[in-house]
Amino acid sequence: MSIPSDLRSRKRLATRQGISNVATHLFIERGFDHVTVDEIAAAADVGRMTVFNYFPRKEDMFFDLDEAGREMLREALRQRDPSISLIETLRLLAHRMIADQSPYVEFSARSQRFIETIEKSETLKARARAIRDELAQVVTVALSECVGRTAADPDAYLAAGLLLATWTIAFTQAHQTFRETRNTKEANATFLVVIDKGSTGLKAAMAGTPYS
Amino acid sequence: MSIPSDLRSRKRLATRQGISNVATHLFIERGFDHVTVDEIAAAADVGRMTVFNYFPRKEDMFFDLDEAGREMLREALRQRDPSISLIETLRLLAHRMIADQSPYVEFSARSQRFIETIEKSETLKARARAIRDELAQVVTVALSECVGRTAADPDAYLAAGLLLATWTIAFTQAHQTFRETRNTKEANATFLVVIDKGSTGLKAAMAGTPYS
DNA sequence: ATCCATATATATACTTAGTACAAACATGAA
DNA sequence: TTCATGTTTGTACTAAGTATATATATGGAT
Repeated sequence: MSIPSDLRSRKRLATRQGISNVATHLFIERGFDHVTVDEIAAAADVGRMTVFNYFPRKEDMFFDLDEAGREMLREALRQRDPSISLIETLRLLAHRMIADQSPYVEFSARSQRFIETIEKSETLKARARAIRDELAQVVTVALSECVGRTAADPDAYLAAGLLLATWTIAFTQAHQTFRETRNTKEANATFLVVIDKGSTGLKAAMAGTPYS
Repeated sequence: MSIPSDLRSRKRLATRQGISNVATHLFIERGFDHVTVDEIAAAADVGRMTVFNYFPRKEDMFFDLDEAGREMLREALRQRDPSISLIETLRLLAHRMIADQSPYVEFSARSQRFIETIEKSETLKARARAIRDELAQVVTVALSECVGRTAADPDAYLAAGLLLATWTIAFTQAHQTFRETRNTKEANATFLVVIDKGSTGLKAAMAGTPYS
């Protein structure tokens, strides 16, 4: 997160950010499938190969927060208060993210355009699903570690799967609320209501396991 | 499911099946990404364009049961006994599918190769996720209809999401059991154990809604 | 049987994402 | 200044998928 000192790294980061910004802007403007990599390269004033150098796949320019999100989740679970249950820890994380206006749970006109751009493209939807599955993996491993079990603990799989499903639905519902009301506060409320409802259910569902 | 009478339809079906069989065989043999559409066309003794005529995407040759699976689910929910709860209905469906040796819940050396082929290819994994999401949509709509609510019922979304997550994990766990034991009966048992455990949890999670 | 409308199959030519490789260029340290 | 290394870019390629036109087979008509 800190800005690196040497020129090389700063330039590198600037180039990367430049490409990502230009690309994301074009994708939102005209739709992912109607923008070619050549156009992005031209608009970012960079060679075509430079684009692929930073972003192996076209989709990666759009989902650039990706790895940062996984790391955030891992950190939250690593630094948790052991006296609070895991599902409760993640419920509280959701509340904190809303309070802190985390970009991962933003419900605004801007994020609305972002989501709509995804919905209009099969490729972007596919990548979004892949990211979700990767998150489920991260949560599975993190949960297993938290209770000191092997990484292949079946209960952890189930807990993580149900957790991710809950978050996804909370996210979707909150966006629908925003679409209907154009009101960020209401959307935030919807998000937390679904998270709370889901968490209560999950505690019941995982009763008898260390995750509850 | 019935074989159509006129020659045209029969030929059509035969061509389609031929392409799908040849392609699936090649994919399993050499890996999805190491087989080109040209090779498939040559092996199936048809023109390249004929392949794309039947299967818009390369992946579709591999996932050919796709729509039939959605229809089966819809039917099961449509013809349910209204005195039995929805989650319970689906739990019983799982048990019946295992008893009937449905190809959708097969755990054998053959299905093992099928799954491994998917795991080795990002493209196939992406399509598998898409199919899962489409199933979640089908279940959401079907659940909503069963309790006579609008299609956008938030509880139905949550129930369907949790249900699909449970089934996915049951499927994955059962396959892992098969990989370890090479024993179909044990894998079947694992599948049903996870389904039962998940269903019990889901009933608790959805308590207070019509889906429980 | 012959002929025609329609369905199916295929050829050609194209666009675009992504890869392999090599050459040009910039940076920072000696 | 000079050199090793990191970064950028050009060229050439593969393969999926699309558009369009053409050839061929089918089933029903006379």
